[in-house]
Amino acid sequence: MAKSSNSLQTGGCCTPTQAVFSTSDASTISDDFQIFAHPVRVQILAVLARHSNAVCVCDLETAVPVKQPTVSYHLKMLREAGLVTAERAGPWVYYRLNHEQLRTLQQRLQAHLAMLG
Amino acid sequence: MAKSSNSLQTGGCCTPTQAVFSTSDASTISDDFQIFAHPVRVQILAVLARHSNAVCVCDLETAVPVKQPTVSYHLKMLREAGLVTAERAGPWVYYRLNHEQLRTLQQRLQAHLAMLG
DNA sequence: ATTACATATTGATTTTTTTCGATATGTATG
DNA sequence: CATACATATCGAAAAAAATCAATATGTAAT
Repeated sequence: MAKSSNSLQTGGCCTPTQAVFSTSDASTISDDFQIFAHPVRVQILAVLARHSNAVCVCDLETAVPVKQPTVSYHLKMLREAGLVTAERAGPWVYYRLNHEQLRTLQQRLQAHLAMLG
Repeated sequence: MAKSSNSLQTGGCCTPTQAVFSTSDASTISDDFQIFAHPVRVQILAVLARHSNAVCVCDLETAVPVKQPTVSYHLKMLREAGLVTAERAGPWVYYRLNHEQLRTLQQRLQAHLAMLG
């Protein structure tokens, strides 16, 4: 009897397993998780979530352990992911969560996690 | 009137914002997401989830676009995260999802996502 | 015990991500 | 328009993560 992929066997190896996701699809999924995979981004998102309205960049800077250009770098990533929006008010730029996009992303992540069992 | 962190202001900047998470706590959270932040790990987990029982490493190798040592590297990460368990059967090693740990991790991730709004 | 095979580990390299000084851009004020 | 300040971008460097050839380890069969 040939090896089944559903149980430990004494027979032979291998029964080549087909990928569930293409590498491209898997990358799309991992990119979704990647957004949350850095402590500074986690901190920024948490501050934005706590303050129901917009938060000035200069205020965000005090909440994270990196310098201003690095804050800008992470804010850009979050913007490009659609998770936050920026609006200028005079010399300052205020960021806020994009709740709609956040919900969409949450649903994708939850769907993926649910798919795992 | 001093700038409030809840609205756009013409007054002054800044009202230093307090971090919601310490860097250490934020790192713990980002590490949880980091596990899913690579396409090969996404692919491996998906294969393990699809096959209700254990899957041989040699079968996993056919489902991902990297060489055997790299598969071992990612499997080690997943093992260290407690997401999978390995058991040897003769010359082969069979991996399976640790559903209990997966559920725990899912709950932590969902809690973080829910906290964002 | 020698051979063959499956997987893990090591060590070096490559790739990706993060960081920040320097500088550019935009805005307001005197 | 010169100055001051807030934020973004650039460019180089550092740090972290991923990759794989070579090799080690473990197993089974002859």
